[in-house]
Amino acid sequence: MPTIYDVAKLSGLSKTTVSRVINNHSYVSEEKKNLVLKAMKELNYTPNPSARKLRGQVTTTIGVIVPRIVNPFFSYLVDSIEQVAYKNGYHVLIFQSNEDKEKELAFLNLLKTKQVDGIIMTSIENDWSIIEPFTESGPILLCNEYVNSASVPIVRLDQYKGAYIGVKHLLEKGHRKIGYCTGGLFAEEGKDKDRNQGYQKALQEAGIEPDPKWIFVNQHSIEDGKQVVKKILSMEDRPTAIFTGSDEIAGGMMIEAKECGLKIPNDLAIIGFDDQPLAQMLDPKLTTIRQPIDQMGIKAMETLIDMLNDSEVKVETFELPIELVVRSST
Amino acid sequence: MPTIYDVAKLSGLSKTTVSRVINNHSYVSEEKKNLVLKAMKELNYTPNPSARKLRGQVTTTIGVIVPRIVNPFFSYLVDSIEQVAYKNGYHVLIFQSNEDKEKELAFLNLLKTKQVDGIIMTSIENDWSIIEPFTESGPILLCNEYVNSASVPIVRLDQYKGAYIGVKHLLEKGHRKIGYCTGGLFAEEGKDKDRNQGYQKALQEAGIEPDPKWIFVNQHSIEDGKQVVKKILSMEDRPTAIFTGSDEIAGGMMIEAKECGLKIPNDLAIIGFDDQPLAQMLDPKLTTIRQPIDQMGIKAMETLIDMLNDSEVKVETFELPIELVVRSST
DNA sequence: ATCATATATGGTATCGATACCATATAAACG
DNA sequence: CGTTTATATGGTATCGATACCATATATGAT
Repeated sequence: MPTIYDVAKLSGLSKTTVSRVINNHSYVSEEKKNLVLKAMKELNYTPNPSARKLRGQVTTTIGVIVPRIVNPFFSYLVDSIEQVAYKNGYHVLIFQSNEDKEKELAFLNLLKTKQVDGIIMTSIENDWSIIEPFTESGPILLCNEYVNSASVPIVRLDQYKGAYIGVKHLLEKGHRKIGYCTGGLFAEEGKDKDRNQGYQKALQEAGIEPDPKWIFVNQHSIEDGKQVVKKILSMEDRPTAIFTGSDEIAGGMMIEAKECGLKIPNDLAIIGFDDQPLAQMLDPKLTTIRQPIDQMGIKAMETLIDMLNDSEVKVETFELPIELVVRSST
Repeated sequence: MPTIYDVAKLSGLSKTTVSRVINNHSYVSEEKKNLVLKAMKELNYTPNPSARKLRGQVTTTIGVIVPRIVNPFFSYLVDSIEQVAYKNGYHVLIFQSNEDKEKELAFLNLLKTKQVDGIIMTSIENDWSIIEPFTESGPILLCNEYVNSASVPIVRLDQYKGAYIGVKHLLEKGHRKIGYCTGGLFAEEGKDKDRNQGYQKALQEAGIEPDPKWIFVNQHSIEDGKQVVKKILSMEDRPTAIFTGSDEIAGGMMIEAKECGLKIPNDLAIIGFDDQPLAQMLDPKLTTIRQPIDQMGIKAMETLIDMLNDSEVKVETFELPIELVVRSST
């Protein structure tokens, strides 16, 4: 592995000059510059990132923390972040927190040790008070998930509205018994809390009191969706429609519902959340809340780059539009 | 950010002794060891990985190259690799090559510069002759995709068998006109080549000559699947069954087929490949070839760890079982 | 008691790159 | 034409950690 010294020797110049060429500094003659470039090419030289990082340089690497990459929502989000990053010369390190506090902290530590220039968090496991100190080591940005107490830029969607328009749609379809599948009902703040409020608000406006027995907490997977349908079927008094927290839960519900001979949407109307590719492959096609994942990723990465270039980016919250996509499951 | 020097100062010992404690070297008294540990804790000290890497230490980081993380096949594969890695104290860096030769090389360069200890490649863009030199810088392992000329361990599935049993199944169902959607038909070697041979072999055994007009090359996405159905519908002489290269193509075909009033499997039988969660959510549920993604990821990471610990791992190919999952689309 | 060996600790060079200071030449100005 | 200013290049300390050598003490063997 050639080093900067080898390049210097081959080109007959000093390490310093070579370094200048690498970093595009001023005051290097065309002639010498070409000599250096030629030598670099000949040796197939790449600067050692560890050495650069150690020296306190930018790493041109940013980290993205996701709970689970197998969740399509997050893989799409990462993808769009990565596209923007690559265009701007940044590498992306993807971390799975697996919803583990320790793992999350391990990753944040990379910021402290200058392994990454900045971090985009798409989920938050630890209390903000624990995460906050890391912002001293480099920019952190929240994307998708958020906390009110956070003192960093946030790129997010209007989750309140998402739930509100979804439930509203069900009400307009004539439903009065509307169930709800959510990730966390008792969240103090953030995504789930806002969704819960949207759900409740829509019902309240229609003069309906949410029925606790139709509210299912901690639902995430396809399997969870199946279980929910089983629970519903075992009830005397059943909901006629369900608003869910993701297309996957909705998909799981559909499988089980059809298995049990329920007709969708007649016996049970279902709304998803995300508008993943899956949504149009289900039968009937899934009515869902479209989250502009791409835009969110793009905005997040662009903002992070701004933060890296100019440390004086305003701490603000960017809220992107969210919309209802009506298909055949409602 | 505290350094090893700060720890040394606080504990009243030398950097050397602190380093010994960090790396669990022999010849450190319990007493001093505790002093150091206490100081490390007090300062919330983490060794700087850049400095360690620069010094030529192990990085306890491995890289995984995937073509696209939004492809569920790869996100599941990465997930299982990551689980094993984390259990063994390794970090995983995920790279998207986006099927770009340059990007792939950029990532392989991280091996040369000792940013990662080893690399798992789940796809290959460049010629092996170009990749081969990188093996001198650290272990590389192929997982999923493969080339015959490769001189490294390979963890793969019997793709030939996968296609063979799929087509065989269609033949048993009485189909004689069997189409084929593949990624790359003209592949010199590797996954697609083997699948193609499996397809042809099954047909040949049944005395059927593959019909070129029913073979669709370069198919990958849901959208591709839709297009294939459109093409089929425009034909005078149509296939009655299609073997596809992924559940997504199959899903896309189903959407369009239903859209056009085709009944599945009666008017058109479809087989997927992968057995993703999606497969059971389609209606009718998708008959598909199950790839043991988890096992493949686990085996790959375990083997890579062996290579890292003991440089004398045999260069061999691990072939994992693949099976047909019959559902309702055939 | 003497010398070899095991245990315990510290000092310094080094990994590869860049920042900063020093210096040399060329151009610009009054 | 002398002096300032822009351009061009090199030398050396430094980032944080570890390897290696040196040294000091404790332990054991003869």
